[in-house]
Parts: sequence; structure tokens; C-alpha cells
Amino acid sequence: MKIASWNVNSLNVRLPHVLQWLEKHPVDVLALQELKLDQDKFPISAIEEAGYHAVWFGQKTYNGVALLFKGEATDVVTGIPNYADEQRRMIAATINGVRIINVYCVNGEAVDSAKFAYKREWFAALNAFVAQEMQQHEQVVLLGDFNIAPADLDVYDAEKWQGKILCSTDERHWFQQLLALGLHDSFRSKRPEDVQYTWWDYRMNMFKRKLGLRIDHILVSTALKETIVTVDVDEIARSWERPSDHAPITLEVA
DNA sequence: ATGGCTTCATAGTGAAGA
Repeated sequence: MKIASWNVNSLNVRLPHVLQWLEKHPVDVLALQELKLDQDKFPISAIEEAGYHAVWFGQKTYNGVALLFKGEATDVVTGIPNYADEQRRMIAATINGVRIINVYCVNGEAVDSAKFAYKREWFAALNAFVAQEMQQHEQVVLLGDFNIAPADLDVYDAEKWQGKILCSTDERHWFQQLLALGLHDSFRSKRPEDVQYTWWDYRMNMFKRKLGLRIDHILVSTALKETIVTVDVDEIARSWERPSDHAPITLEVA
């Protein structure tokens, strides 16, 4: 089974990219973040023509998440339960017996900002939800854009980013708290030493200069960790014309 | 450089992303 995640930074702009990518990478599940389109504007026809079903939680201008899949999705949850959130950042479903939780985590802007307080509160709510899900499901995948680089190895210039948004001690602690629920960073557990980024700033030719951050992740429960075959970031999609600033990441489990 | 680039939005000395 292949499960992928991609922050597309507007599905309106990136639909051709998504369709082209799926043609080359016919994964079983593709989790999308930052749709930036309203619930009734989701391009379901084009996605069905490509051979996929979908569930989505869309929002005008910002946020928005979706799951594209070949099988069947049950027990769909949109938005973190018991957490009032104006921003649509989470969709979960059970697909092929695997509980898939797709998240577009809060950016946070700067560590002293009001948005950082929202990020803190949002991660606490996510943690409580995932803890519940872990009790009900053996095979759990928590994936998406976490907006956290877990370690200095995941940052092109750790000294410059030290304590900054995406790299602060608080954020890394929230990431560890998710792992403490019994999840594993699939990329890092499979490739402990590799320098591999998933996001490169549009500005200053950061992609061409190979200067990025690893902030998109696929976390898996212990039962799934044992069956990991590969974890790959597709930098080719980042090199396409008018690309998203994030690259897709794909997990294959036996 | 509180920058850069890209998106969506509006027509802003823009807002937000990461």
C-alpha cells in the first residue's frame, strides 16, 4: 500500500500537477493540504476521471484538506472533534483498514505572535484527538504539513533558524508529544542520516540552491512501522513549471 | 532587509504563507 502527502498551495492552480503526478505515481491514498478552495469548488469530476474517489474539507482562500483514494473511505471525520476551529485543517478516514489522519498544521508566523498561541492550542487539540484514535485503531497514519522541522538535520541552516518559527524548542516538543502517543517518523526511522527537505521558499532560488526544510511528515503507528518498505520525497514535482513550494512525500508499506 | 516569491484577494501604506 502506498500513501502520499502533498501541500499543493491551491488546488485550483495545482490540479494539473496533481493529475500528472497521480498518473506517474498511482498511490492508494493521496492526502492534500492547502486546497484554498471552497467546499463546493472541489474538482471532484476531474479526480474521478483519474480513477480516484475523494473526501474533502474545503475553505475559501485558505486552508482546506482532502483525501484521494482508490478504495473505500469510512468513518470520515472533518475538523478536530471538540475543538472549535474556524480554519479547516484536518480530515480523517479509514481506508483499506488504515486510519488516515490528514493535517495542515498551523504555521504560527513567529514565536511571539498570536498565531503561535493558536499553533500551540491547535497542536494540543490534535494530540488529544490522535490519542483517542490510537486507542481505537491499530494501523494509524498521521500525515501532512506539520510546519515543524523536527531536528537541526532537517534545516538547511540550523544556526540561522535556531529558535525561529518551524524550528523552536516548543514546536519540536509538540512534535515529540505526537510521537509519544506511539507514532514514528517514517522518513527518519527508515533514513536516519539523510538530509532531505520537503519545502523550499519560492524566494531567492532556494530550491535550485538546495536550501529547504523538512516540515511535511508521515507518522505511523508501531504496527505499520514494521512494514515500511520505502519513504521518498519527490523533488521532481518541485522542479515542474509553476510548482507548489512543497514536494510530495510517499510511504510504501507491505 | 519587517526583503525576496506566490496565492487569493481587492484595488490597501494588501494579507498570509513558511
